[in-house]
Amino acid sequence: MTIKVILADDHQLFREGLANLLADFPEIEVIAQAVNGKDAIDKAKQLNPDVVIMDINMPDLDGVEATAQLLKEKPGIKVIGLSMHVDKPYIKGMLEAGSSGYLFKNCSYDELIKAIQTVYSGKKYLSEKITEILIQEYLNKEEIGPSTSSDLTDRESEILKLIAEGISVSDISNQLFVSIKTINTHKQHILEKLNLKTTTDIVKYALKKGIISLE
Amino acid sequence: MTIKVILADDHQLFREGLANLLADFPEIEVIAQAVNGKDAIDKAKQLNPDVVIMDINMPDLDGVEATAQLLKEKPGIKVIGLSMHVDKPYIKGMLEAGSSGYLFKNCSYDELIKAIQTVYSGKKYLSEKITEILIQEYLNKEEIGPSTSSDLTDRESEILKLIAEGISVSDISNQLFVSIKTINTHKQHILEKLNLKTTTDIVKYALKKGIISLE
DNA sequence: CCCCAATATCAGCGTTTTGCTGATTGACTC
DNA sequence: GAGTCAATCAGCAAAACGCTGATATTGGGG
Repeated sequence: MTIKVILADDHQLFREGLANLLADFPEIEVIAQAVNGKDAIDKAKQLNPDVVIMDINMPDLDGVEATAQLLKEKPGIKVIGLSMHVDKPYIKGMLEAGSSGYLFKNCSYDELIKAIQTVYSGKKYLSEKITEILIQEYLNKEEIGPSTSSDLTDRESEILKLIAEGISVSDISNQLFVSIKTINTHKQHILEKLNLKTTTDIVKYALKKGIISLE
Repeated sequence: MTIKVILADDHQLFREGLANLLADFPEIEVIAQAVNGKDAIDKAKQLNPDVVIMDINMPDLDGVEATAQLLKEKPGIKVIGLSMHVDKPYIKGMLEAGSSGYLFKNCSYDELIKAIQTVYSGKKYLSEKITEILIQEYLNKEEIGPSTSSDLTDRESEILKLIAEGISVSDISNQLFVSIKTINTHKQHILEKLNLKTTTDIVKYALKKGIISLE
């Protein structure tokens, strides 16, 4: 009884490498490879794999959307998300979409095998780092008093996004019908809370967190 | 007689997959793996490989810088650059640094093998796409009249990078021992040439082109 | 019910950065 | 040697930044 796996990643070299690694493990069989989210959905619907290993950053249809659409039609399939960095919004997105696991690309081969086996048995598998992040988030929400939480208010998040998009402070103030001074204060609070120094840092932060994207 | 190869990439899963792929090929032996540019230089100096497969986007020391430093000390080593997307500045940087080849991560296993063998024999190897780009660039340079080229001068590129890294104009002027006014003028020229409007745009441009990276 | 803490709003004031125009010097080209 | 380009600097007004402090509103907990 082998575990049937589909690999979805837009980089052929990565896919081939992974497939080759998994080929050494008789319990796991890679039945197909997909080059983007759309392809992954098509092949999964057709081939009924047990597990789909889904890269997050893919052209055409990203991993989060693909996972959501796939699980809507085939809720029995287990999906493991794979990404390069710690992107909270992506992680949250994948978990909300119903993925059974999440790993980083700098995890080990052994961890990947373990993750596949774990989700196949119906359990969830998260990498160490993700678990830490979830705990952190959980604790932050429970914390009382002057917490060390770096969470922004709704308004601050809104302004963070606008700043990161490159809109000037005065334009933001016009857009939101408040004074320039107000936007400035919010911006300062954002910088403090996130431990940043410059507007440039805000842009990079937003990109890292997936709040905005290039192009 | 095997070809000794060092793999440098910050993602363990990718490295392991690639190593496993190459292990199937008796003529090639992966003698070490490196997790960043610094690591790659250290291991290459120590182990004297024939070929280094160098990812471009790495923490600590990126592939371009690592290649330049490595080849300064060990000019006999062949370096193959590996990147995800078509980033002209990276490609140019790697070629200037003296790399013997350049591939994309969505190339095939066969192409990688061919590239390793080719550079080992002392020749250059570029993927199809890169070749096309080089031809394109070559043709553009031959164009007469008001060319559409938006190339920056060396000084402008230098300042572009510093700005994108988040260094303030006055700090840059101190760092380069010129007046604030000068940096300002350069910045304006950069904005004009690249058809951008704000500092934020510069950061995004630099990220898109791979001149800087997050984290 | 009142107070506290958090949030969102705005002001003052000095420094820094932008935006725009223009000027000088050196280097390389034709 | 005239022309172009790169790199350097200046002036000046408008905008943005950095820091401190103030006011209004809201939503619990004592």
